[in-house]
Amino acid sequence: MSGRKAQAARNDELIREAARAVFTADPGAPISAVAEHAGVGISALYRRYKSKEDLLQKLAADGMDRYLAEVEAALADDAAPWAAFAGFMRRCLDIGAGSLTMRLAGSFEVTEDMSRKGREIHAATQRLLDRTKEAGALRPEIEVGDISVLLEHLHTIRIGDDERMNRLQHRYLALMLDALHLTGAEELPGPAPTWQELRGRYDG
Amino acid sequence: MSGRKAQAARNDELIREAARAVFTADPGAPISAVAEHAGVGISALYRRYKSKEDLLQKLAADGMDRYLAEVEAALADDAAPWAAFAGFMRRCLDIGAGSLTMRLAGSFEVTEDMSRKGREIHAATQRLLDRTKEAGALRPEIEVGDISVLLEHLHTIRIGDDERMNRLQHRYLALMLDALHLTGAEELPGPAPTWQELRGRYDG
DNA sequence: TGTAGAACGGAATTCTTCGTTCCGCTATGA
DNA sequence: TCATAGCGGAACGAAGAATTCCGTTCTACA
Repeated sequence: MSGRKAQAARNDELIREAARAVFTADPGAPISAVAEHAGVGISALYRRYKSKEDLLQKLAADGMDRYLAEVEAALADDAAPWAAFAGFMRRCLDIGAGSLTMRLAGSFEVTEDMSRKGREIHAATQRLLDRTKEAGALRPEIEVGDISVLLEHLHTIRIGDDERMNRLQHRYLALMLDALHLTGAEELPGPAPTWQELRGRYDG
Repeated sequence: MSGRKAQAARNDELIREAARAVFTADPGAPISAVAEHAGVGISALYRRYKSKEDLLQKLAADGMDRYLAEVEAALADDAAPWAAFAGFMRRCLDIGAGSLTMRLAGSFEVTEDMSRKGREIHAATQRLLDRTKEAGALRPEIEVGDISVLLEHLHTIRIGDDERMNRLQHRYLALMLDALHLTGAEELPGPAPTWQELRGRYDG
């Protein structure tokens, strides 16, 4: 497996990876930054995606798939509810799932397919939360919208190089997990964000 | 108190307030957004500030003053360490203190005066944390850098209108406070962000 | 070995956005 | 009545970004 075909296949991956990294860091980044980060020229990008919007759409759809896969993996692990949930959150942090789509909101047209996937994601996450709550391991007031918001904002922590950044994100996730695990604590102020509120940002 | 002078004085305040809100929401916002949010024209802005950089500098300096005032108020309240600390965090959230300066980092030249204030802020926050830890009310691993990062990121939660946003920010602050108050919990991963790391972002 | 063409790097082009300036207009207060 | 401070917003120019274009390189196959 070598030659131009292999190089191209490798570039496919390189570009997707770079796009994920760059747009997670800065949703408004120029497309040239993606090319640079991937170590390729701009035309390598335009050969694969019709436009920036096209790239963002595919990236967002991909992010939703990754996230859904994680939720389902967590649901499949029915031994220790809390451990499964905590592991799910940590994995989401590492693979950048659960935030990209949201942060990109507004910069591309939402397809019917994505709306459908969004509903699936919501339902699956709901199941995961319910199960964890039933095991008495999660604050009952926590809702799906909370998870979105938390993941999204953990991803916005950007200090130092990639490795340092990841460690810091895990530091604050650990803090949040401690708080989420506290079932006997005082009630939280304000209702959780609703599905409408989160989706509202797509249309704005 | 009416007439042109009064109108101008009112605009002074309107513009400062709008600038704070707009740049807290988006540090890269155009200056026209500030004018619009304040309900004034662009020239009302340029009559008061020489340039965008000038406005940002004054805003950042003002933000540092507000923050320092809050820390000192918390230190002055020496009855209940934890309540003082929690109240301090909540007030910072409401007045937008502790994050603006950081988020604006890199978009203007840092004056010697600001550096000095930065050191004061660090020292005062350190005292507040130490005191709260000594009372056994705060995780010992929490450092000044953590507070900066937490406040900064709580401010980036932007959903719904201003009032709704504020409630949600308080919801997640409450969660974080529960975690910070947990003195017996497992150790956090990764060291806290250092002063250098945070300041590093000024130099770009 | 010669050659068609896929894949690419990056300069050139075009479009957008933003900071700043400029030009009347209005209301105040002498 | 008039000079003018204060203002709204269009106009201008620079910076930056998306997209296109062209010359080059490398592969595969004759």
